[in-house]
Amino acid sequence: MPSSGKPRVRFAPSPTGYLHVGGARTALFNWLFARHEGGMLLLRIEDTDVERNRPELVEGILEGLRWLGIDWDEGPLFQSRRLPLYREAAERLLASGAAFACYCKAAAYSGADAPEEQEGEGDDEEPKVTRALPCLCRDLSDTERSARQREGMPRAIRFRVPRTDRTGFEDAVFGPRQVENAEIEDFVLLRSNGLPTYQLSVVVDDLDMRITHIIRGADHLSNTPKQVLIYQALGARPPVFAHVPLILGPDRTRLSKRHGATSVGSYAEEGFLPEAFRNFLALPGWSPGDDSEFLRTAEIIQRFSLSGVSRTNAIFDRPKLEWFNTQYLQKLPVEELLPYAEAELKRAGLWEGSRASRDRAWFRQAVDLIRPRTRLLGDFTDWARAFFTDGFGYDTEAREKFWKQEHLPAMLGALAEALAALPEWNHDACEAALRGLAAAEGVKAGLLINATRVAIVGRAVAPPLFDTMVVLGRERVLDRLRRAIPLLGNPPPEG
RNA sequence: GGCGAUAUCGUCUAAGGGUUAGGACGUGGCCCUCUCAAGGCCAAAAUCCGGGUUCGAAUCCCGGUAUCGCUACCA
Repeated sequence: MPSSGKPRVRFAPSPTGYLHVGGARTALFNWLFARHEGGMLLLRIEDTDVERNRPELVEGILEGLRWLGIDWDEGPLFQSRRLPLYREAAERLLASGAAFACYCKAAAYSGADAPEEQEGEGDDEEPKVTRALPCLCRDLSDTERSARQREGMPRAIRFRVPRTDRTGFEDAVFGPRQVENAEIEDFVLLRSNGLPTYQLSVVVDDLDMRITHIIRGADHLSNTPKQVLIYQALGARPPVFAHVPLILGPDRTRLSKRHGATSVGSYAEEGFLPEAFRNFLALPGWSPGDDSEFLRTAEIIQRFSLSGVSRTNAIFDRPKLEWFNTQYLQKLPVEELLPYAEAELKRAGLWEGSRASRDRAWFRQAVDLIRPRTRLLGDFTDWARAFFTDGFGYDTEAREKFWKQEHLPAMLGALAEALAALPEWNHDACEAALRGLAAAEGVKAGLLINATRVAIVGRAVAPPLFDTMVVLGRERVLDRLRRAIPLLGNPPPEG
């Protein structure tokens, strides 16, 4: 089969939950590989498990991918709409003798830590057989088989795994792998309800979609020999496998709801920047080979390679994610940040009618001033609220800490006058006015500065005062000073 | 239980026979300072254990242990 030489990879989530961190990382690696190589990324929805499948979750997964900036070139393709393909493949394997019909009762899975054996306690109530015993249907004679078929017994199709030899493949991350065929059970290809199992559908689709590299979680490593067996039985050459290590929770167990936020959607809501999240997500399990960590997406794409993928599971490191976010919040060109800040303000209802919405240059200036101390996007509407609206309150702790001095009302009144009289409104003029007043009153400038800050933005946590004054503008500063004076020294209202 | 993979500071990782085992997050301290951040400097912090090969092992080999994965008519 002639190939164009350009790799084709796929991300194949099953809609049994939201897009979680692990899946997102797998998707990201596929995407990075495809973009690095100039190849194609396909999106395939593996929805063959009617029991657990929830179609309404598909849109959420796509949304998560879009938020992450992971775009795909083909799909989404749904396995549930390709059922005849799998049946046909199963029939073909049956006909060639590579598979056999199995009439056994389907054994329900009893959970990962179901008791394996009983302790010989003497109770011989129906022993739970959880171990897959070798299936006798494998050796059914033709007459036995047709008898069962005549009876209309439900039938599954199992792969006839060779009893001898070994099956091997080369993993781009884990290296050469060999497994004794005797260790592999006669696994099911087609369930008695006619739906394919993962092992079958994944091979049929990867073949049909001409996938060249299968990049997926290392939890699939152990099952890969089964798939190699299917490829061989179908007369096909397996693609390149590249298994990537798993991301675990802080307790070293697989990441799950138990660990709090694990869906990428929750990180979007929390106010993480997609690119920061991407940068963070690229690093566990992959390294560019040197010490660089702050890597913009274009650079990650340029440097990504399967040879940089590690073989050890990594623990999800939330503090580092936050660090990445603060880095992006600070280092990105302001212009890139504006759309995010705007969306945030809209979300908080602070955008309409605001100066930010009318005056782009001012908005840029404000965002640039605020961003060094933002950690999440929500900070633009949280502590920085006063930059975008007059409707803000005064932080209780800030009042208690900085509004204690009894002469403050008089001094701030005097400050307002001095500021009003300034011929020009700029950083140095404001500073000179305030420091001059402090000197005249015989108080430390810091006292006035901190009190003024609380008065004009309601918070102790804010950018440097004189920069803040410039951005707010004289009118607002004076209004807010005058508004705050009556409140000074009064205890903050309870509740 | 069986089979497999993996093992470097608390976390993510670099070093792939010779380095004072490097960087980053986090932690502590100092500087800057107008609050809070950011930034700068400094510090504590690791080669899972035991054998072997070698002049020399984090690195190669063997054993143990731990962790994770698979062992489903889940994916």
